[in-house]
Amino acid sequence: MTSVLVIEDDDRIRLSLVLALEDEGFTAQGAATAEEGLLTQRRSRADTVLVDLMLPGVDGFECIRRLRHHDDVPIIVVSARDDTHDVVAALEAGADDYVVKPVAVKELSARLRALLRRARGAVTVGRVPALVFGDLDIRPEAGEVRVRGELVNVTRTEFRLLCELAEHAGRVLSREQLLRRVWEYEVGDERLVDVHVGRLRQKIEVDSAEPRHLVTVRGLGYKLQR
Amino acid sequence: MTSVLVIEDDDRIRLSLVLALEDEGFTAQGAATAEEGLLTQRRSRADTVLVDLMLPGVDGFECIRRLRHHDDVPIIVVSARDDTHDVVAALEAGADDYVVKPVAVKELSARLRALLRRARGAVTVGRVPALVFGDLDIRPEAGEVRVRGELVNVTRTEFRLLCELAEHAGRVLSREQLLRRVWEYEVGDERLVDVHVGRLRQKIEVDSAEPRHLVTVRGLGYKLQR
DNA sequence: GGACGTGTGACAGTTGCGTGACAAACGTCC
DNA sequence: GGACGTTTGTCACGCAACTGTCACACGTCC
Repeated sequence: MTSVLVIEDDDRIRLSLVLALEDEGFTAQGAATAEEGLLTQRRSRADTVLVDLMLPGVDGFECIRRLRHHDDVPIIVVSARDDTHDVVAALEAGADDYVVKPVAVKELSARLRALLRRARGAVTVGRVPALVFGDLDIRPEAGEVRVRGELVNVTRTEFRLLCELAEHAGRVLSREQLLRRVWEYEVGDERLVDVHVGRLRQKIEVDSAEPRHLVTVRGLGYKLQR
Repeated sequence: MTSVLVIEDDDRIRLSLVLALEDEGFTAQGAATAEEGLLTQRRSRADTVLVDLMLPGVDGFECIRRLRHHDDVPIIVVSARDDTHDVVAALEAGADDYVVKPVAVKELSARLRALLRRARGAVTVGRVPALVFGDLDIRPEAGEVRVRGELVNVTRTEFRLLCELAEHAGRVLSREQLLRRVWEYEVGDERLVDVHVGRLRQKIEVDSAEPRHLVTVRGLGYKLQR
């Protein structure tokens, strides 16, 4: 759930924004002044902040600067004034976007989502981290398996099997579970798993008779040792 | 220096935008249609893209989608239509911001800078500064490929294929992904990819039977070795 | 010892991939 | 507009790798 902090002095507007954003699926809370907003944000970090420019006391520009001082939180200015100077000043103070009141909630919500997508960029780009188990190194996105840095040639089925075990490293997976997850068989000969485990061991274990990674749990199945 | 690509069909507006952005300190170039813009962006990666929504042929929404398909480049829509539905649709298609014409260049410039601040902060990983892989040297902006400094004559399709693989170097791309990204086919014969990979190998590999750059990952696809 | 669970080598059927041949499409030059 | 070379996509063949099955060997537990 994504949270939004609305800093806006007009009670009516603030309340309706909070309610509308909640309808859009955000968690929203309001603050009537810059001071209150800054305090709230410091205590309970919202994921995004909407801020009005015309605030009593500390104004919107200063509010943005102070928010930025602590935090890289995405900020959208919601202002009544449609003036290039204000837009430029707000963006330069550190805001990410500037919309003019009245604004459709759908648009605000879309802008929030676009901004979050960008701000979380690193997350959505989604580098798959390598799965490392001692000298065993599995790189799903590269389709690679390395043992002591040495590239090992595993087949697709072996690779899937290894990934499946790696995803649940340390836990025993039964032959039946593996058959379903790796082969997508609902029923089938469970010995098939044994054969592939054996082949995989020959490739990734130093001594396949004494497996250190891919171990058998008698009567239950196999697991990849953490 | 930050570069901007302006995709806009109206010659007068496009030209004035390009000139104005250059005054603001950007490097700008224009494209009159979505197709031209997409091609330009693929060849010489601009840091940001401005796109009009009302384009002849492939429209702005589709253009955004196709840009996003390849690239995480920041996109600002510059449209004549001030309509919530358009804003929402454009942002959902993958745009980062939406401004309504006529727009002050100062504001556009401030929005570009705000967006770049955000985009660069988040995604520093994704950039590939130079596409050099051992003795293989790809220069997208020059449209040339060199092996050991020697210029190699690759066709357009081969070049695109190579760039696509280079962009995701070290990661396996499936035939399906390549078909979509290089050929923009939604469905098609995946063997087509094989043939082009084969032809490319003959040109860039010392021994095409033992590829050192463009390697096959059996059952998964192809990747360009880092 | 017998039942059970597991490891492994052999084998045949299947699949995936590389490649050469060919024709259509494209671009260029006269 | 026609002739030529280049590029592109389709097809079919054959090899090599992979897969699943089976049988047998071995160890463990009752």
